[in-house]
Amino acid sequence: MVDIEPPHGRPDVRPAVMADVARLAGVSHTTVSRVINGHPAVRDHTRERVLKAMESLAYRPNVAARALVTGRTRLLGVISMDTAFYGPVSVLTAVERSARDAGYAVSIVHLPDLTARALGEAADFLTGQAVAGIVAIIPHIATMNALTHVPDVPIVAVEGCSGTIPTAAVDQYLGARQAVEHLLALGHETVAHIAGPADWYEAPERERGWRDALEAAARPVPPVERGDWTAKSGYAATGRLLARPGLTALFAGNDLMALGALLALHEAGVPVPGEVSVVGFDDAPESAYFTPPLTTVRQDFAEIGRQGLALLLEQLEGRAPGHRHVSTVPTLTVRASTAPPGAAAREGRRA
Amino acid sequence: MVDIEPPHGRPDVRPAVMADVARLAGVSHTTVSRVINGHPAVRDHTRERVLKAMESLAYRPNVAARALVTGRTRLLGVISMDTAFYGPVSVLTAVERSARDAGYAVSIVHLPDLTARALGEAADFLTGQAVAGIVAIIPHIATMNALTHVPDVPIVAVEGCSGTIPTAAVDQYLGARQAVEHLLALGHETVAHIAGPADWYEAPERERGWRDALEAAARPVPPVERGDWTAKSGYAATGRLLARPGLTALFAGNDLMALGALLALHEAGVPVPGEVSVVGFDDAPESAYFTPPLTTVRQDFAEIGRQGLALLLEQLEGRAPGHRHVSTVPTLTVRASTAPPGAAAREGRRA
DNA sequence: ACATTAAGAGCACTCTTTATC
DNA sequence: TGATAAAGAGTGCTCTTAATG
Repeated sequence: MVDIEPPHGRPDVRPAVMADVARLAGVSHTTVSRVINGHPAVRDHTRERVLKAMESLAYRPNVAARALVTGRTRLLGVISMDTAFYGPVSVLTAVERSARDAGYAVSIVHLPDLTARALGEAADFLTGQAVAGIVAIIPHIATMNALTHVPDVPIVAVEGCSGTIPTAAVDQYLGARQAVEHLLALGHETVAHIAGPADWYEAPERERGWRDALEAAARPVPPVERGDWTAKSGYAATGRLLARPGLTALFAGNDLMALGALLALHEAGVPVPGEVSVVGFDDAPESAYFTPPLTTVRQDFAEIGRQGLALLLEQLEGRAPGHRHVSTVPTLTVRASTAPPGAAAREGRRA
Repeated sequence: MVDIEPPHGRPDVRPAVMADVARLAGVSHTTVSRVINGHPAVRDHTRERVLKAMESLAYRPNVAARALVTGRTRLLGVISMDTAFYGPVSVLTAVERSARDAGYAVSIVHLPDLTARALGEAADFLTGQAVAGIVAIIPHIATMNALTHVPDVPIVAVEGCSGTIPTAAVDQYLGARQAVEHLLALGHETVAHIAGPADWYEAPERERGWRDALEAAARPVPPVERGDWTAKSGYAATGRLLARPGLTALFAGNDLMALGALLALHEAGVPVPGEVSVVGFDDAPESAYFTPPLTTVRQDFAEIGRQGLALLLEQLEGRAPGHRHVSTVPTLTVRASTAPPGAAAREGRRA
């Protein structure tokens, strides 16, 4: 037996390969491969010897070799945006978790900006990595539309929209209606709305829900103020809203803009919910600790992340996707930022 | 010329391989390889023919084949936690961006819990993917220590700590001192502290900074209240703080706990900053829109993300890392939540 | 003839070695 | 001889085909 060793012998740390396992187990590399892939034509006794050999050599299959020969990887791509917003972040986490549970690794790319070019580059990068599929977490309409052109890789959208791509999302319209109906049920004559940017998927949907709820109750529909999802924009929009007469109820497009609204109202000496009620959208964890705690619409981001991944796996495994657009129902969480109109006056112990 | 085609001829979409390029360009596969890898021994004329062929075939090198033969991948692993906290999320984004700029893909794994086992599995998963290196974004001490045992892959920690692993982080101690010194300079006799969980890297550092600042000014050091970074815990801790006499200044371990504190103070009828001043830590984007806008310590998460990646690349490329622990200086951002003690009484127009 | 196992041909590249102008 | 190009072995695995008991 001739063992050629490196002359000044730190132990050879080259990772074990299949041939090493085969040699140690006294079988051919083919048999080792079969054991790894669960092929039935292996005697139990043999399988155990192989398993033991793999164990003792700490053998790990080489993913590159495997990918090369099979032409497939266990790698999924995720395209997300460059924001720390609660929603996309939660979705990403859920997608990654589900993917790994299904035995896939996740390669992530953040878009530097919301252009078709950036999206194209991201998709290119991922296909260059030979990803088996792509999950897009991009609730931006124009950017998302560019995704239609990505070739040869199954794609799903989460928290986004696209006529042609399978999608998992929360029913924004329904959430908005719930928010507005809650306010109307409290007795408010109408509800003002700070909408998100019109080119984001959620914004027009929420706006439509707001409008429909108002019209269904035959209430006046005030003009929309528009923000960009940030607290800053919510603050500014509320300033404009305050210049109008008769504001008693405000539906903000998301929790962050609601936060800005709360500050603007506070600075203007307007008690919430005493004189103005505020509702948000998202139910980020901190929204329960705003001053006052925010009534808001809860979206289950983790759930749509999981659903999106399931949709992708359906495509990857060739199962016919039953329904290509999955939608989740949001729930209204009532907290301290909403009350009947004029509550301040009636209570008489505020301001 | 015999072209064997699939019988009912949708065009063959098999991606082009190097041999196809070589054939089209009329050179050998070796030459194509050289062009791809920037080898000098290729005539300009030849190089151009090859480039043109690659272009017209939309050729993309096969990463698996490449990884197989070179034994290296352009893949980096990131281990993060399962939270939507602003800090880790921002770091992750910056790391990914920097990695991609350096030509690396990023595979991410979120820890389901903060145990050594979960960490081990995550690291295992990543080494199984043959990552070239790992970035750990885990500011949890015990978990992080388990990382020392990961074999054979260069590792760096960002926003974490470890005696043995190269680290990029913000100087927490300094930030805490700045916060407390700001409060003392305003005239507060002492400063209460809501610390983060003791097993997280940042918490003891901030606590130490707080204590040292107080002691350096010969002030009494009140007992610490402890939270878990959430707004909820900040709210609860502030409740306990309010039971003590003489609270005028509060240094919360992070912005979220400060948010909870703000709510607790508001509900207790304590004006901020009129009767109590509050300082946070992190400077998340929304903190500027708390009620009132929060004075806080700004950490440049993106910067430490970039630095962490740079540290990793140094290891990967064999450059001797000059300094293995990189530290960034945070800056105090003063907003409306801090004022001299007794400001409410002096101003006389509040509550 | 059947359940197991082995042999060997790729897979798409890189890189060393050899040939050519 | 030196610049440029080609040949060919090797990378670790899967899978089809052939051999074995």
